[in-house]
Parts: sequence; structure tokens; C-alpha cells
Amino acid sequence: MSDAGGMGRGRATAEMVAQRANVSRISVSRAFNSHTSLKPEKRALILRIAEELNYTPDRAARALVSGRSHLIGVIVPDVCSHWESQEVDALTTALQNEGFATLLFKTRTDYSMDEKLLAYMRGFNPDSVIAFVENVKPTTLAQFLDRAVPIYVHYPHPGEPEPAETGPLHDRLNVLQRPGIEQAVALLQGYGAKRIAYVSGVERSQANTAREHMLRTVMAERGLAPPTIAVGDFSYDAAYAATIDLFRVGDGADAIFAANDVGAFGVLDALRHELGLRVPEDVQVVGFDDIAQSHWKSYNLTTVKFDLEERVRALVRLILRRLKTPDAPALHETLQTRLVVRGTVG
Amino acid sequence: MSDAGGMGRGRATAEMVAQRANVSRISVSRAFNSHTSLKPEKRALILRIAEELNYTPDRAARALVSGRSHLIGVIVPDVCSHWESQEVDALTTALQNEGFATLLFKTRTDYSMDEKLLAYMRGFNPDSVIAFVENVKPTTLAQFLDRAVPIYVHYPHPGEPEPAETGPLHDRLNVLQRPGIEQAVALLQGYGAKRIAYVSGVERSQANTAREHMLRTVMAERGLAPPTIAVGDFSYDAAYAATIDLFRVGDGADAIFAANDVGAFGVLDALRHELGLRVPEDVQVVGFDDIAQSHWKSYNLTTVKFDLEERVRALVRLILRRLKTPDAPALHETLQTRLVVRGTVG
DNA sequence: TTGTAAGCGTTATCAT
DNA sequence: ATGATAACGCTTACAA
Repeated sequence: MSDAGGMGRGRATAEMVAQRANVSRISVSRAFNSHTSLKPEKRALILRIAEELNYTPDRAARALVSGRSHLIGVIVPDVCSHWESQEVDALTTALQNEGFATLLFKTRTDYSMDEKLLAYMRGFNPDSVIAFVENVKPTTLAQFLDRAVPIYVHYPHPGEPEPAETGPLHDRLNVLQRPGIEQAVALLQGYGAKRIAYVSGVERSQANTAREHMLRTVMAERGLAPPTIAVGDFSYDAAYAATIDLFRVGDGADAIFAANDVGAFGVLDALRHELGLRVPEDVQVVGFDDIAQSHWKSYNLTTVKFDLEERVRALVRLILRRLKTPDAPALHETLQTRLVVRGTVG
Repeated sequence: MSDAGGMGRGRATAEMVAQRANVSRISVSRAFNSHTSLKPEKRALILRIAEELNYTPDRAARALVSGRSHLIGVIVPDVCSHWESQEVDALTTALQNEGFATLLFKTRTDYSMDEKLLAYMRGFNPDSVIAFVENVKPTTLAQFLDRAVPIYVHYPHPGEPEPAETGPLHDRLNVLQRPGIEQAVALLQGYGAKRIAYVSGVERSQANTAREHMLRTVMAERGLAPPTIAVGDFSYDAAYAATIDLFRVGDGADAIFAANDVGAFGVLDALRHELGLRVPEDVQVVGFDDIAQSHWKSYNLTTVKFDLEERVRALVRLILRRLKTPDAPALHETLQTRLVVRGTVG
């Protein structure tokens, strides 16, 4: 009761600031919403007092009335790969600069999507949702998102139809894998590789099938026999085991594509430390992603780069455009890939 | 207007569910708060209809009245190390199981804390805040948090006083580094190491100084000369460069402690790929953390393990206890460390 | 430019 | 066990 001035423990409210500044609480609200009109000196006064009182508008209350939570839901698999960690990282920084906060959710590693999780997440009313998880039908997602329009990653492939634009509205990030894969295959061919193997990611994941499919296409175009498939799951350990199988049980290979960089590390370690083979002299290796540690000397991996920064910028553009024009038709962004040549090919 | 039943685009409210179930909206609220009393069959009916209508209580509205946002703020440095990524990962999973969501914030890499960020974060009204960032005085943090009681990581050291319990209330996670470091030093000594170097982390960070300090103490107790210090910043690249300096400009060492595992990888790669030294024959290496990739064959690192899962469980316990008893005096949890022996010592 | 009134979707309090 | 009422802190009409 001795706290009418607004100091002390507990949160200052707009009312307290208004009282101290001798203005109505509405003016306080306006002072914090730069687009509204308020006499500049009055705004300055209010902001100064707000800072003194350590006042920040309550986003929950604001969300209730404005319908904007400034929360962006991000769903990632249970055990985050390096790529995903780095993407969440960059995304959070970018969103924060735009006044949004990242709300992180984990789902099962098997790349399926849990309806319970969606319902749970919806309670927080995110303005937008990015799922780094696959096998979620737009219809399922749409059922659980009210305002939010989902963003899907798509890997266009010649001969495949564009995904139907008729389903629920969703925005799309198109990743063009062809350039990077073509460059990689050409380089391997240039160094004499004939028998190329592919150490896969999680088999039914879209990223994996798209990579395998494009690899197959490009190899066929260039007159190479189809790749041998060794089954992995994007993890180091699975790729390690798959590589050993490939050489001990199977027929080996001149070159190995791994579905991601972490898998490529497993391949490299299996080749060198378990099979006693030299890279790139005996076997050449190419990864996907170009994560931060791919340049580390022990691996120094040649890899198909998905530019993380560019990708995050594209995602943020999609989110902001959608929030600005909630009823716009499907939005698109397109990303290129390219080969980064290091020491595992040559 | 044709939407009175609650179907279609847009969010279902408690009111709509109540209407369909022929109950008051209060009963709907009660159905979702398991501790309140409601006739079981009525609750079942309401929950069924809620599911049909795809209704979930709005957390923002709930937060407004209950004072609980069910949001846990997590502040991490701009560029996340592997350890931090893995910790955020595990923490999110654990919190999600308890009905909380992780709200992620990034701050500058220099381990300082931005007041702007704190003010920004406070707007979201997190129930609790965990900062993986150092050099934040409890007073600074307390100024920006109303309900939330901060959690600090502390590295107790003999001869140093406990941090004052008189400042603003904060809970504490005590990490006992001695056991792991003692085991490591003993092992190195057992294999004949005399001259031990320490490749540091960010110099003014608490984790770094605590590690260096404890290492120095243990080495002195065991009759070893003080460690040579090579300055790093917890990153691969800095450790790589520091190691080269240590041998090219400085006097080298029999064994190297790195302030964290990622730094140890840089040390290993510099030794092997740049300096042409063998590990562990010529130089032995020990890291800190035991991150997931420390067991990868190329590194196979002997390291002082901070059990991530245990640490996260301790953090979650602190959070939950604090939320249950907001006025309890300072809470504590204690964690042990231990040496994980792999291939870089021997 | 400023103030007044209404309401966002929930839960706490007090009834019954 | 259930319902009516008020309140949470803010913003968006609308009015002055």
C-alpha cells in the first residue's frame, strides 16, 4: 500500500507511469506505439518516467487485444542436429531484431508430428510457426493454427509437379539442390570416381529423399551408374556403421555422398580409423549443409552448401511479409546451393 | 456470423465450447484446470467438445489473470557453443514435459548482458529466467525481473567465501569441478606429464577463471609447476591458434587442458595437422564438458564431464520449486564432475 | 492531440 | 458442483 508510486518489488503498470507523468494511461500506451500521434515532448517525458519505473508494456495483455503475440513458434526434432541448432540460433537473432521472440518446441526424433504438441503450442498463440520437422501435412498443421500460416521447405525437382496450391494456405521456401549436386558430381567425375555411394539420412524424410533423388538424376544425366544406397539417419553413429557395412559386407565405393555433414564426419572416421582407407586418395567424400565444423582440420569437408544466413533471411522475410499482409496468397522464396571445395575430394 | 458454432477459421473460445456443451464458460475453464472440482462426466463432455472444436485455452489471457505465463526465458550468447546448444535442447524437452515453453533470447558474444535485452525480455513476462551468460550482477538482473528469481551457476572453490546471500534473492547451481580436475591431473601425472598448459576460454568469464583457478590449485597440491596459460575464447579457431603459438613461440607442453571440448578439438587439430605432433604420445590433451561429438573417432577426447542431463534436471527442479514456493529462501542444487577417459591421454 | 468507454479470453472470488 | 461478477493490463474504436 506504500507502493503507490510504483517502486519496489512487483511490476510497474501503465497506470503508475501515467500517474507520475500526469497523463492518462492511454497516453502511456501511445508513447510505446510509435505510429500513434502524441506530442513529442509528452512522449519523451513518458518514456523517461517509464524507464525510471522500469516499466515495459505487458505483451500478454497486448496480445490479448491486438491479436499479435510477437511469438514465433519453432518446432525442432528432439535431438537437434548441428544444422538445426545453427539455424535456430541465427533465426532467433534475426527475429529478435524485428521484435519477435522464439518459442522453442521439441518433438519426437522420428520426424513425425505430434498433435498433442500442436495443441499445446497453439495455446501460446504464436504469430507464425516454423517446423523443422517433416511429414506434417499442411491440413494437419492448418487445423491447429488459427492466424498463423505455415512455412514449408520444398525441394523442386524437374518432372515432379509443384505441390498443389489448392490445400490450406502455406508459404514456401524453395531450395534448389541441383547446382550444388551437379558441381559435386562433376568434380568427383573429374577425379575419376565411377562407383558413387549415398549414405542416407532418415529414410522417409523429405530432405533425404530429395537429395537422393536429385543425386540419382544428375548421375544418370552424366552417364554414371545409380548410386549404391547405405542407410543412415543423419547421425554420426549411423553413418559410421553404414560405411563399415558398405565396405565389409558390400562392394565399397570410389566416392561417398553423405546426406548431411555430420553423417559425412561419421563416414570419414569410419574410412580412416576403422577401415584404414585414405581420403581422398582411396575414397572421396562429399557432405551436405556446410555447418560450422566442416572446416575443422580433422574433417576439412568438401560439401554442398546451404547458405544458413541467406536461408534465415529468407525465412524472416516470409514471416514479416505474411504478418504484414495476412491474407496475401502463397508467398515464395528461393535459395541456391553451391559446392564448397575442401580436402575430401581430389 | 454463420460461425456461431465455432467451426471454421479463427480460434474457438471457451464461450463457444460452453455453448455447445450447455454449460457456463466457467465450467470450461474448470475442465482444463484439473485441480478444480467438476463432475467427471461433465468434464469429459467438455473436453470432448473442446477437442472437436479444436479449442485450447489462450495462454495470454490465462497469464493475464493468473500471473503465470508458463514461459521460461533462456538467454544464450549470440553464437552458441555446442555445449550451450545441447543444454538448451535438453532443457526445452524437460520444460515442455512440465508444461512450460522455452523463450529463447540471444545476446552479444562478449558475455556481457544488455539492459535493452532484459527490458525486452521482461515484456514477455517469463515465469523464470536462465542466463547462460555471465557478468550479470544479481542486482542488474533483479531490477528487470519482477516475479522471476534468477538462477546462477557457481563454482565453489576452497578458500573463497560463498557469494553473499544478502543481495537480491537468487537460486544457485553449484558445480563441483574438483573431482574431475583432480582425476585428470592425477592421470596425466601417472603418464609422466610435467609441464601442463591451459588453453583458456573467454578470459573474464566465470567458467574460465573457475577452471583455471581449480586447475592451478590441484596442480600445486600435487607438486606440479603452475600451468602455462595460452589465451583462447572457447572457440575452435582461437584454441587452434593458441596451440600453435604455444609451441612455435612458447616452450610447448607435455599436456594441455582446454577450457572446453570445442577448444580441445582445436588443440588436437593444431597439434596433429599443423605441428606434426602425436596425441597422446607427444602431447596429451584433456577437455571440459563431454559434448556429444567428443566421442567421435577423429577426436576421441578424454574430458572432464559435466553431466548435461543431470544438470538440466537440477535446473528444472530449481525452476519448479521456485514457482511452487515463490517466497522460499535461496535454493541450491549441487553437481559433480568426473573424468571420462578416452584416447587423448595415455 | 488527447481522453472515455469497451472489450480481448481467461480465472479468482464469492455466491448459490 | 456450478454460476455470476469482477478483474488482469492493455489497445482500439470513438468522441472531444
